[in-house]
Amino acid sequence: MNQWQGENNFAIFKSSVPISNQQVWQAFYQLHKEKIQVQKEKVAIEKLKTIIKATFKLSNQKGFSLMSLRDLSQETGMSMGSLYAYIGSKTQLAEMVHQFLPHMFDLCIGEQLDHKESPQQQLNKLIRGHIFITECLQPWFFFAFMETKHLSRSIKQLAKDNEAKSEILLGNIIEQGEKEGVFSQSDKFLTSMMIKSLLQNWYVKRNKYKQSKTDCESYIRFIEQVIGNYLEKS
Amino acid sequence: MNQWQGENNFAIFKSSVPISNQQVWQAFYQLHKEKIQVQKEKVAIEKLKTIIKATFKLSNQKGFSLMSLRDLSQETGMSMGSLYAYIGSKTQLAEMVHQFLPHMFDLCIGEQLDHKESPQQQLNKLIRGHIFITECLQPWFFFAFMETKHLSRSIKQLAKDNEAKSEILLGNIIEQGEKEGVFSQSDKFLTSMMIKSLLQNWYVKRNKYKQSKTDCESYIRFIEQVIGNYLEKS
DNA sequence: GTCTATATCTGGATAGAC
DNA sequence: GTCTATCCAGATATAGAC
Repeated sequence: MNQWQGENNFAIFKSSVPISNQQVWQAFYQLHKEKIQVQKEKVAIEKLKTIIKATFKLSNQKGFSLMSLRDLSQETGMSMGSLYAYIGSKTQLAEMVHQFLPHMFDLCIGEQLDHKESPQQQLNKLIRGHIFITECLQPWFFFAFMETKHLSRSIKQLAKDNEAKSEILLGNIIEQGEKEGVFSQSDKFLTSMMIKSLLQNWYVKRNKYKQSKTDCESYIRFIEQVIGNYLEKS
Repeated sequence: MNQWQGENNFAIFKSSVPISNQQVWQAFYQLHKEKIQVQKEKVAIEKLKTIIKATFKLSNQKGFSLMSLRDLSQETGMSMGSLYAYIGSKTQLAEMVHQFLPHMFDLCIGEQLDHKESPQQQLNKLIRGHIFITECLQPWFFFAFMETKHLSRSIKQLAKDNEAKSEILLGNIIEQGEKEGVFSQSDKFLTSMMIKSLLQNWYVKRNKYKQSKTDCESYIRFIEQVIGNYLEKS
């Protein structure tokens, strides 16, 4: 039985993975500890929080490359010198965010999949996991999606690998379902692409969904219905 | 009967709207004529073509705001001075591309919809039109999608209006189908969003579709099948 | 740990010769 | 119509006082 099903799915998810506000920033700090000059953990976490939030806000307005560090300095209320005690360089600032996401992803979803479950359950679980985690970290994922051009080659590669991984995962589940006879024949590539695009849409067009008062549970049910209608044998 | 159906859909589309290479650049020149200092039409069109293509290439690599006009000068083989005889300013260069798209859209799709056709036909026609036009102008749409942050307020508004328009169009068709009893009850907002996201995916993830050798006809059929399964009463 | 002041460079933009 | 040379605002980044 899917541990996240029932009326309180999202609540259960949040309480079963380390994704509270505090845990997120703690994890972010831990991941980048050695690059940060400031030693006091409590101070560092607080300032990082300020910096990243301001970065999201400004990038959202004018894009990361048009955001100057003077802008950032003003928005955070910190001086240029202070900023550099945390971020190393502007490029590194972007990369820190990018690197954090696969890290959180592994932490919250990576290990939870169980190949003994039915393909439908696996698929639903994967979809739910994706939506839930991007719901919790929406500004992070949005930033990563929009600002991919600023990455070093190695980090770009990392991002590509991660994307490929999730496509293969999807493809495998669909294939398994087909073999077991619970899914009808379909184009696995196109189907995976569609699912991914629906998942991305949730955090890319977040504002629109908010405006229309669609919550993530409704969105998940919608996806499951569409995919179900398409994949499941009638 | 849908004029674009049959085995040669895409070919027929291309021959029935002004979207040949020459016609596109001609239209682009006409739209921006008065902003361009160079008087000789033939020269102007040729150079604009060079400039825009180079802009797409470089923006693709590093993003528009990280592309310097010196980069652009090198890539086009033109001097800075020359560039400015065509583009006015870097910002205007981006805006010229953005403004062109609704223009082409109206030219190629705007007037073709016919409310007397069945909802299914209208929907298919709209989907086909979208895919076909974005197939012909893929780098343009990709650029516009990725580089929205550089626009003046007025042009941003224009883009938003256009998006809203296409959502309303979709919503209306779905609603009509529901009233006529050919579509089952559905969430019109979520359904429109899904269709739009599938349409966007075609030009945003173009490389992936190319790699997997999916042509636009297969993609259209896939979309129609998914939407059909979901919307049409069984 | 944080600030101010500053070094250094790169970008957009233009003037004026050809 | 195109090029070269140049202006100058604004960017990243750092040094050193507090």
